Amino acid sequence: MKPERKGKPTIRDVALAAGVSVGTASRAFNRAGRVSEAAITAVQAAAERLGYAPDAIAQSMRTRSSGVVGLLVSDFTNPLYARIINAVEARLQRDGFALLLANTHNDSQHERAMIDFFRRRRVDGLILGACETEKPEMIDALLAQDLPVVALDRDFGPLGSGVNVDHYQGALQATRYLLKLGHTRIALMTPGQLVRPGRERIAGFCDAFAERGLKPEPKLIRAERSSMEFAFSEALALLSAPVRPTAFVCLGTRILAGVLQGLRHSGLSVPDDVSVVGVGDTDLSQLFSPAITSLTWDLEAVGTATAELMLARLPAAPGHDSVEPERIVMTTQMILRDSCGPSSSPSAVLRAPSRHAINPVSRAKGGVDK
Amino acid sequence: MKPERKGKPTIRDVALAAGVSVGTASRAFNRAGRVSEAAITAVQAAAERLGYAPDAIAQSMRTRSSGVVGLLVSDFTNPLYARIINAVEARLQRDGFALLLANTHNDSQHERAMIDFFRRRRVDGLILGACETEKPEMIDALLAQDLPVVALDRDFGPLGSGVNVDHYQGALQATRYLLKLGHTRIALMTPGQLVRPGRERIAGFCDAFAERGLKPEPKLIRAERSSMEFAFSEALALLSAPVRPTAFVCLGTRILAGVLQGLRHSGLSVPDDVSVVGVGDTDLSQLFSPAITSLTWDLEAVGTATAELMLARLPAAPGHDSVEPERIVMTTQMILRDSCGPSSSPSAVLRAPSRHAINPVSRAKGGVDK
DNA sequence: GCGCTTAGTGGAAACGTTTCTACAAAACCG
DNA sequence: CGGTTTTGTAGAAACGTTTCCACTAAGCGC
Repeated sequence: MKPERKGKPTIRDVALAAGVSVGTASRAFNRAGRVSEAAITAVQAAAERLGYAPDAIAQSMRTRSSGVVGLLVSDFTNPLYARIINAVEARLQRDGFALLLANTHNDSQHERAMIDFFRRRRVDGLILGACETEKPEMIDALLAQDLPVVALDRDFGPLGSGVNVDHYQGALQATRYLLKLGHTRIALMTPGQLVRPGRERIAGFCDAFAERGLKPEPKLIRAERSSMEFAFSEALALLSAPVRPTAFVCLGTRILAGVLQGLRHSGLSVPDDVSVVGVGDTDLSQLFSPAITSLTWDLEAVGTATAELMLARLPAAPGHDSVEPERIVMTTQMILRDSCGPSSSPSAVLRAPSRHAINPVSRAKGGVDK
Repeated sequence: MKPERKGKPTIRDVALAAGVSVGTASRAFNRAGRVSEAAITAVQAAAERLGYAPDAIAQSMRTRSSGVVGLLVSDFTNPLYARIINAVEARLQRDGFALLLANTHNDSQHERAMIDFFRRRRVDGLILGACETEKPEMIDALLAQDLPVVALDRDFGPLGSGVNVDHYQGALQATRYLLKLGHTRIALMTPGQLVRPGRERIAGFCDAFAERGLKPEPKLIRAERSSMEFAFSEALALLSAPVRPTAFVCLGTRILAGVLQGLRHSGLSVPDDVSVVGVGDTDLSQLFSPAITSLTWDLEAVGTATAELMLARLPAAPGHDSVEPERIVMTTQMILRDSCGPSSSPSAVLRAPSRHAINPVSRAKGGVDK
C-alpha cells in the first residue's frame, strides 16, 4: 500500500496514515490519557496496514526502562544453574521482560565489569548469582543504586533480597544421616567457602558432628574448586591416605562426578566400601549403580521465585513503593537411594528407591536493622 | 566533588566540567573525527571525576546498533545447548556484545513472537536454534530483513549461514559400528525429524543399512520427543516387543538417560543383552557402568564458531560488505567405551577406554545460486 | 602578508518514543 | 445562553547520544 521509503515504519508514519498527530498515536497505543475510540481504531488500523512495531530502544530512551533484566552467574554450564535460569527466563518472559545473560567465569574483575556493562545497558534489574558480590563494600555500592538487585543463593546482608537454598539444613540432614549409619570419617566436598552455599554447608556439616559431641576432621573438608578434575584428584588423595574416609558428601554435580570417578579408579565399591551422598536429581545420580542418595531442592521453584522477587521490585510493578527486602528460603530434600550403607560393615540393608515428595516453600521477611 | 543533582551524569555534564562542547566530548570518547589531545585528556579527566559512563540505550538510539545479539533455542536446560551457549556468550563478550536469551519451549507461535520481540529490541543479530525456523517462508522472511541471522544446527537453505554438526556422518558411523558387531535390530532414538539433526541422523542411519544391502526396521526409528520420560516409555515398549532390538542408538542426553532407565527397569544388562550408543561426553556416559560408547562433537567449538559467524556479519565488522553465506560443518567423533558388544553373543571383547583426539573443524562456503 | 588548506571546535539536528502544555470543541448546568 | 467543566487533540519538549555543518584559528607555501 504505502511503502514509506525504506526501513521500518515509525509512529510518525502511522500517525500520518491515520490522520492524527504522533502524540495521539502514542496515546492510542498505550491507552493512556484521553483518546477517542475513533482515534484508537484508526491508529490501530494504520499500524496494522503498515506493519508498525514500536521501537523498544526508543521507548527505553524515553521511559528510562528497558524491559530487560540482567542475570550474572559464574558459569551456567552447571546443570543446576541451567534449570534455574530456564525458570527465571520463563517467568520473566511471561511479564514481557527479556533476560540479558552473562557469566563471570569466577573472575571478580570480570564480574564487576559485567555489572557495569549491564548498568550502562540500563537493565531494569539485576539478578546476581556470582561470587564477588558478597563483599560488603560491593553490596553497599549495589544497593545504593536505584537498581533492583536480587541475590541468587548469595547473602547480601539484611538489606538485600534474594532466594536462598537452605544449604545449612541440607548439609545438617545429610551429615546426621551418615552419622546415624555409623560414619565418622566423612569427607565434605563443596564449592568454596567464599560463597554462601559453601559456608552454610560447612556449618551444617560441623553442627551435625557437634550434636553428637564430635568434631569433624578438618582435613576432610574440601571446599575449594568445583570442577570435576579437581574433585577427582582430591578424592584420590583422600582415598590413598593411611586411613581413608568411609563416606563422601559431594555437594556439586561436577564434584559428585569427579568423586565417583575417583572411587571407580581406586577400585572401591559403593556403598560397601564407601558411602556417597550426592546433589541434585540428575541423570547421573539416578542411573549410576548404585543410585546415589542425593540432597536436592526444587530448581524450577528457585528460578520462579527469583524472577518474581525481581518483578515485584521493578518500577513497573503496581505497588512497588513497598520495596522491603525479602528473602525466600527453599528447603532441601534428601532422596534416599542406594549409595549409603552402615560404616565398615559388609553390606547395606537400608534401601528406599522411590522419591520423596516435592518440597514446600517457606518465606521469611528479611529484617531491616539500619 | 561535583554532585550533579541526582541521577547518572550525562555527557553534557562531562562536557561542561571539561569546558568543551558535547560534540567535542563525544568525539573525545570515540576517537572519531578530529580532536586535540588536550581535549581528550580534559574530557577523560572530567569523566573519571564524575564517574561518567555512556548510556548504551542512547547510543543505540543514535547509532542504530544495540550491541546485543539475540539467541533463541528451544530449551537450554539441555546440557549440550548449555555448553554451546556458554561458548557463544564467552566469544561475544570478548567483542563487547551481550547476549539476549530466550527459549521457545518448542512452541512455534511463541518462537515467532520472540523473534519479533528481539527485532523490536533492535538486536544486532539473531542466532536461531529453534525448530520452526526451517520452514521456507519463515526463512525467506528472516533473510529478507537486514538483520544478520545465523543458524545453530538448523538448515536455512543455500542463503543461510550457520554452524552445523555433521549428524549424518555421525549416525552413519555409529550405525556402521553396530552393524559390524552383528546387530541388525538397531533402534534409533533421536529428537524429531522436523529439525535438521533428526533428519540427518535418520538418513545416516538408513544409509548405513543400505551400504550392506539392508533396510532398517521402520518401527525401530523413534524420532519424536526428546524427553527422558518419553524415551523411557518408548524403550519399555520396544523391549517388551516379541523380538526386541539388540542395540539402541540414543542421540539425546535425556533420551540416553531414559533408555538406560528402561533397560534397568527391564532387568537387561549392557552390553550383554543390549548394546547402547549414547551422545555427548557427559558425566552419565562416562560414569555409567558400563561406560557408554558415545557420539560426540566439540560443543565449545560449535559455540565459538557460531559466535564468530555472527560477529563477521555484524555491521560493526571491518569488511562486512562481503556477507556471503557461510556454513561451518563440525565433525563428530565416536568415543569407544564399554557399552557395545557383538550381537547375541555371551560377552563383549571390544574395549577402548581412553578418549580420542579432538575433532577438526571443516569449513565450507555455502553456494549462492539466486 | 595573502590565499589556501587543514585541524579543531561549537552548535544543532537527528534517532523514535512518551509526556507535557495549551488549546479548541463539545458537553453540561444553572 | 454564558460560564464552567470535560474531552480530545496537536504540537513541542524532552530522553542522551552521535554526527553533520559551519565556522574560526592556525599552518604553510609563495
